[in-house]
Amino acid sequence: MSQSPHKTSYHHGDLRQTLIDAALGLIADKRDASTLSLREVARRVGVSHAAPYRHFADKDSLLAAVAEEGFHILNGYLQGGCQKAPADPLRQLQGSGTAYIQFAIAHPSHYRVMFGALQVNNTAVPSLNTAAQEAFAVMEKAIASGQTLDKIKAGEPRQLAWVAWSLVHGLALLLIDHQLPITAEPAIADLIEVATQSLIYGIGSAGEQ
Amino acid sequence: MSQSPHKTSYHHGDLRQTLIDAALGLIADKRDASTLSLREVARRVGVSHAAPYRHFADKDSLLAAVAEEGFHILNGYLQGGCQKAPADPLRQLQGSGTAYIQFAIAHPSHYRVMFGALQVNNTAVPSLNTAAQEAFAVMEKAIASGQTLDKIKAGEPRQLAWVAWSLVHGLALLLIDHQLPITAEPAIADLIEVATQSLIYGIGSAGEQ
DNA sequence: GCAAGCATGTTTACACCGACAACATTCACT
DNA sequence: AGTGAATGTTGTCGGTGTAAACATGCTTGC
Repeated sequence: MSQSPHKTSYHHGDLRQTLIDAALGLIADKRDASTLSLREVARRVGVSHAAPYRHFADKDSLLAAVAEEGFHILNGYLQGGCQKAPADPLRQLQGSGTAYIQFAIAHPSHYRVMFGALQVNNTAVPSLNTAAQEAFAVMEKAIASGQTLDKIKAGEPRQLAWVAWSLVHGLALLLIDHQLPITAEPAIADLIEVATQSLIYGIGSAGEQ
Repeated sequence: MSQSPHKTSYHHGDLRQTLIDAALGLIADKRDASTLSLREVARRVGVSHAAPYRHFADKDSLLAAVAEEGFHILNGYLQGGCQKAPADPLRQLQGSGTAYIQFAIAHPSHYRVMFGALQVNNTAVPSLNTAAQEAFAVMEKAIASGQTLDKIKAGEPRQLAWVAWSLVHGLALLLIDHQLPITAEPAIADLIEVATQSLIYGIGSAGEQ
């Protein structure tokens, strides 16, 4: 799958992206990013164990590329979740929260690399860092605009965004690690609904002391 | 530290616990549980690389012991956080949530092993599983008793407990992985306060639709 | 059109790791 | 005292990350 058109043996054509895809496939197979082996990735692609080093400085570098790809996909989800309700910032917040968790469920391998095992040092990879901050900014902006409409309680928007992030991050991890004893699709959707609903109640201006 | 009284060389005295402590120390040093090496643990303890296998079936088994120890400590925190406000279930919930995060901050190495990298297969280790469920039951009970007093909105208490767990779990992970750009102790305490406060507003019966 | 240089892939090598087996030492119990 | 069980050691094997030396094929200037 996703093989380059011409496989004239020696040169691969698009080894870099193929390695990223293979890494994702292997993480998905074993549901664990920490035991991923670079040699195994090379083996699956059908290339020598040192070939990846022509495209990535080391193993972490490959995983960083996976994480960056994940952040771009996540940004798409967040934008989509926001735009479902352009008028209401509370609904925007709920929509982006739901979209966040749906991304994690749809792309668990990406999510595990982004946050799960390796905790890729994002300060070391600038493009990764900006991609992550871009995702975070979506939530923060929804909160800030909700505050100007007096629909979200006062306070540092950054701080409230951290609270929102904590909730969706925690739920996403618990779900993709199968640490909650539910698997039925409707039950999961219901849980996400309750969680994001509780979030906008908890963050909303009604709860201001 | 925690060396056995008699160090007559060959037999160690209490190698099992010493290995657990050394593993925790190494994880704390490198802030990463996934790169922990069993041989490195043995080296730090001053014992041969195969000695740990007399006390643990494999590497995962050692980490499971670390996780189990962590759950027992966590239970102590949760009990303490609950008992600060025996009357008010909402305060109990907030107290246990705060205690949960404080545990993670005080014992990040334990927390990382419990939830972070390895996702120790708790179904494979029964004692680990019961210890985890015991911790979860504290939150669930506070929610259920809050519902009977009509202070927490209707719904499956288990589901609401998952929401609460998601929030504190997510915030705990973000904090110990230093993924939030705050380090000052008061700022952290304030964030925890806002988060748990938002939780009980979001879960509380006032937010019922 | 072709040779030089560069990008990309391979082979070989080394240190480290998890895990097992065979052996050594000490403890506990009779 | 002596014997078996518990505990620790040494040696080994296959697997891994990564670096160096080498091979191959693309590409670009003449």
